[in-house]
Amino acid sequence: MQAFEVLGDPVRRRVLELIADGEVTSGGVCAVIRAEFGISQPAVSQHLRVLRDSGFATVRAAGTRRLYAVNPEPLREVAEWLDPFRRFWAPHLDALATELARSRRERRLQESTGPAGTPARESTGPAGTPAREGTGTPTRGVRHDRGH
Amino acid sequence: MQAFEVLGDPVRRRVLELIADGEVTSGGVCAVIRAEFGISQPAVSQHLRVLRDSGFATVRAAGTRRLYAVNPEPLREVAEWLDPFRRFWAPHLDALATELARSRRERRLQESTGPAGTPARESTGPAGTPAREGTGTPTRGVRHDRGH
DNA sequence: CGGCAATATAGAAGTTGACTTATATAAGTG
DNA sequence: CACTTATATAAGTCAACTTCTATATTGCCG
Repeated sequence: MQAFEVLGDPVRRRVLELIADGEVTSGGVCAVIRAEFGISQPAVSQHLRVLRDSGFATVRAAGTRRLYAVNPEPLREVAEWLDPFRRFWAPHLDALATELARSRRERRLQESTGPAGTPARESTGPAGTPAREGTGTPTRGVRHDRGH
Repeated sequence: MQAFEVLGDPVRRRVLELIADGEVTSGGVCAVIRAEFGISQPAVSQHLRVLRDSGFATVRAAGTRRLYAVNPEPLREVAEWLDPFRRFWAPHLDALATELARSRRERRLQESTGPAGTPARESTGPAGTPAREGTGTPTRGVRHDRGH
């Protein structure tokens, strides 16, 4: 299941919120979700499975308990897809963030190698085309990999 | 249809990318999507409808054409839900962003009202619980508003 | 070991959502 | 005005997702 689809479910989003501050047992998650959404334990377990399989969560066994934690990678990809649109609501901050990134990069470079000329940048600035790959366009040309 | 669900569909994400740089006609969008996903014109039209209805896109009539453009608001909400998780992959930048946000907010306050004590903030800082409302928990206690 | 507690899996059922084809609406064009 | 172009809507089909109940698995404990 694809990242955005995984987040399409409110229960799964809530689960991610619940495990965001650190490991939580399946039972812990289950208790809250059952209270808030009124669904059964197996239902919660399935959602946890989806989160596992899609890489949003990691599990660790502790006796008979399962400790779930967030795996940020897929969330990062989602956030990255969103990034080019940020200029719509935060045009200033976007420029500032770019500036921050630039200065940090330069600092890093100064620490390691000697200062060099601006190396082919990836045009981080605003007003750029938001077109992305990865989370974006799915296997162009191939059809019917979609929910039919 | 909820924001995250809307973005769950790859076609709709692609459409948003296509109209991100400015108005595009239905036909323009359609041509690209048909080429990339191999679906029919009505199918594309339906996706455009979903984007309209969910507030992700706006339309403007121009003769027989319909010009679509991005409406950033829902995207912003999605990005906001994601924000608390940013600390996972960008712990430094997050602190800086918070700082930037704070100073901008204070500047705004100074311009409008007189400077007042910190008004009940929503704990923007990192390490805070990512629990949110709005895009987050949906109508707690109410059940079976979910895809069954 | 027997039994309980914590989770996960299996199979069945209902609903939703994304297509498709056919058709309606409305604006240009000769 | 007839015709074509540009989009949207309607109705029907089909697969997938979510949930439930029932059951399996695995570790803990007396």
